[in-house]
Amino acid sequence: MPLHGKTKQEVVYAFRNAEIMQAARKVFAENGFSQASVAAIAREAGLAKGTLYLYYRSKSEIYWASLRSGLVELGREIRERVEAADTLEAKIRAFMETKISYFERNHEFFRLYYAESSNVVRHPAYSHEHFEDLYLEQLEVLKSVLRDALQAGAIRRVSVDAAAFAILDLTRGAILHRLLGWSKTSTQEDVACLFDLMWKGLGAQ
Amino acid sequence: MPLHGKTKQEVVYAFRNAEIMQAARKVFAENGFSQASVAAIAREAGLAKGTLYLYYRSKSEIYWASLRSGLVELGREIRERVEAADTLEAKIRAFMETKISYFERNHEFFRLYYAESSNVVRHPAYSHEHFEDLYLEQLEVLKSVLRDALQAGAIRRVSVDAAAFAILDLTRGAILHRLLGWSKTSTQEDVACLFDLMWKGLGAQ
Amino acid sequence: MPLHGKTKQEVVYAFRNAEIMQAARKVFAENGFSQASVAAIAREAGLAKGTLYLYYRSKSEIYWASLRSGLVELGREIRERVEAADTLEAKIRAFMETKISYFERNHEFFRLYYAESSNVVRHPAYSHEHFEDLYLEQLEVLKSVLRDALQAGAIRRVSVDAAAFAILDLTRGAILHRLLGWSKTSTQEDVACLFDLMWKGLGAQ
Amino acid sequence: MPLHGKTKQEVVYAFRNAEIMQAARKVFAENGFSQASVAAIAREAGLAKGTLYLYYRSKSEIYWASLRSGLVELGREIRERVEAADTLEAKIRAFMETKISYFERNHEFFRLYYAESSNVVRHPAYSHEHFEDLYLEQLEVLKSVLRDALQAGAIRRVSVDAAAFAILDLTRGAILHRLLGWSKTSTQEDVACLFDLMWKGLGAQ
DNA sequence: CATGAATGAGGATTCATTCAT
DNA sequence: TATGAATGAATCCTCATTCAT
Repeated sequence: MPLHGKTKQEVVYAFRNAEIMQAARKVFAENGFSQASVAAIAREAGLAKGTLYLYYRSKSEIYWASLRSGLVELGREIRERVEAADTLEAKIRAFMETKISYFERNHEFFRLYYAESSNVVRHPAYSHEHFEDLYLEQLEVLKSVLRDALQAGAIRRVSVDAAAFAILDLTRGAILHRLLGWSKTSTQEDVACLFDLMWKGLGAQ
Repeated sequence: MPLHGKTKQEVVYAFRNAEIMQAARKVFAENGFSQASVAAIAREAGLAKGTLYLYYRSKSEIYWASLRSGLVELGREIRERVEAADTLEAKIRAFMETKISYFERNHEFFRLYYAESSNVVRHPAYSHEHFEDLYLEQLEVLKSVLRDALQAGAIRRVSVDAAAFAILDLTRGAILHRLLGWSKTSTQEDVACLFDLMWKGLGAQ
Repeated sequence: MPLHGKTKQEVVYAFRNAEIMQAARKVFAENGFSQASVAAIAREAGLAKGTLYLYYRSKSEIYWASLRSGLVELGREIRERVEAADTLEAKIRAFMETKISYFERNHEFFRLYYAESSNVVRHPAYSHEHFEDLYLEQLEVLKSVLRDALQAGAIRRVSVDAAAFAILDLTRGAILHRLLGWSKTSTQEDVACLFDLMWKGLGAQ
Repeated sequence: MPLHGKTKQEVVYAFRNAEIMQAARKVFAENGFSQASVAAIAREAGLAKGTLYLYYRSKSEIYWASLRSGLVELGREIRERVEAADTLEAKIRAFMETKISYFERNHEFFRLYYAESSNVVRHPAYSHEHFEDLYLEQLEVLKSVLRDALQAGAIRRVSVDAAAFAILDLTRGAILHRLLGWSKTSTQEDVACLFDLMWKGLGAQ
């Protein structure tokens, strides 16, 4: 008897799927795509190898799904938080904070995400086909805010593209340094410091 | 018959080794560590598989050596150019320019370097053991310049660590965007733009 | 409520079983035993995989049953038609005609039958255990006719066994050539030609 | 130092290859293509699994090569023996004798050959692509003899195709019956009996 | 009875590494 | 020293069979 529009089977399916995604994220994060074995993912998920193939057609498909599922969630958080912020300054700060915070809460996903970003360099076309849409969405949110800031005269005349990339790079760097334990200050302080650098760099008055 | 303090054997050895390094860099850059095969490296170097094992004990060793050899060269260039610059501003600009320029001239090495940077996240200890020294050396050059700038009052009071990392991150981003063809401006313009952002961000007077 | 001595359950069971046999024949014919999958048979039969195991204990059992069911039907046709023929000549002709005609009407079963005949070579004991009785029955019909012909002096003194095997081999060959499209003449002509060859070879007066 | 135009390496290679072919023939004959495992072939050949892949690219390739190598040898024997025979009668007899004799000496190859012949029914195009040439060559030898016999008036007016197929079918049947132990007479007697049947059937005067 | 999700043994293929020549 | 044939461990994926629902 369906509850909340979902049959029991669908609930079980969704649950198993979530387990697989979590296991995949862990194993891929620790070993990278090539070194990760399907057997390890199955073990981590507490399932038999064959079962994984009922949910995904191949190791690759598991990989991309585990990446996308995290990106989708991250994208949603960013959109919500940026929209909720009221000033331009707050929006940019929200973008950085949300991203850093999300990765703080999902270390394994960050490793996965970060590793894949290096594959982008290797096979731009191939890699991008799988989540260019999600990546561009994040980028667009940021560029939209920057364009508004530019029009409002809140920042000096800089290339919106360059500024957006700079923010992404600095954010990623901050997350990485925290993950590696190179940063001894709090997340708040890190964000504050970086934002300050950016904001001054952008020549806000 | 020793020549310049080197026997003929040593010269041949060094030459072969350079060939292997070049081949390894190419193959690893194109395929990543796991997907790269020793056979492909041997083919690229024009040697037999077995011969590689006379020079290196394992695939891993070839990998680390190929990374180090590039890093050593890059480190030397940076040191020379930064030392040659006379003002603080010129030194920081030289750092960024040299790094970007080196990677422009060695695309394949950048891919290798960039991919490995993601492994650092995976196995910090393991990965770092192989080139922490080289990485720290670069970082130290930068921090040293920044410390001088700070003392001279050329920049406002910011964390030297944070500033150094920010410069590294922005530089890496610039190289990446160029490599992916996302940047349509010239290298000079990119450097100028980024340096401007940093310099203003650092509150230089 | 029994009808014609059969309960409704028995009728359903028999119907399902016939569906399975038909599906099995098709799938095994197209793919051979090893390449055929239980899933494909189930799909073809419009049943769930598990259901097949309520009717048969294993893939092998389905296979042998599908072979036997065809052989039984073929055997019955041969017996009837041979008995109905009145002269010795007509009986031998009827044997060849019936067999060729049956396989013309059941291409898939022929493939199955033909493929299995090669397994006989591989595992004579194993394979034969499953339908030696049916095979020998056909052979006996033929040998019986030939023995009568021999006694009546209608054919010259040849080994009955050899003659029977020869007829079987030629018949099978004819079917095969037709199936492969190597024969452009009509079934009737093929039978006539072969029978003629045999009949003359047997030295009928 | 090359001997007989072959280097030592080439001799070793040819020897290893022959071992693989022999092992493959045995394993494929006993198990059929699907049930045969590469591991079993390697074990039988006294080699490691990986070594097989230095000689052949896949299990399929090993299979077709093992079939072809036997067919080539058989074809050569047939051609030589048929050419050596001086009368039409002797030529047809030589064809049958050679084929039966070859398979008597190579039971395993016959199983392989016979099993594959059933695949021809399944995938005519695919299967034939691999040895249609060799098969047609044998057929052509036979048809050529029959055409000569027809022109010389040694046999009555029958379809050369039909007669050739009949001879092939009878020959194959004879081999099969001997292999299965159904024939208690000597090879010579079998050939004599079959030839007699054919010769009379063909209306030779 | 019927289902189909779950299982896990089995098999083809790859490739880093060794070692006899 | 240089070679490359040989090795065999490792891994992805398939599929016959079971069993809880």
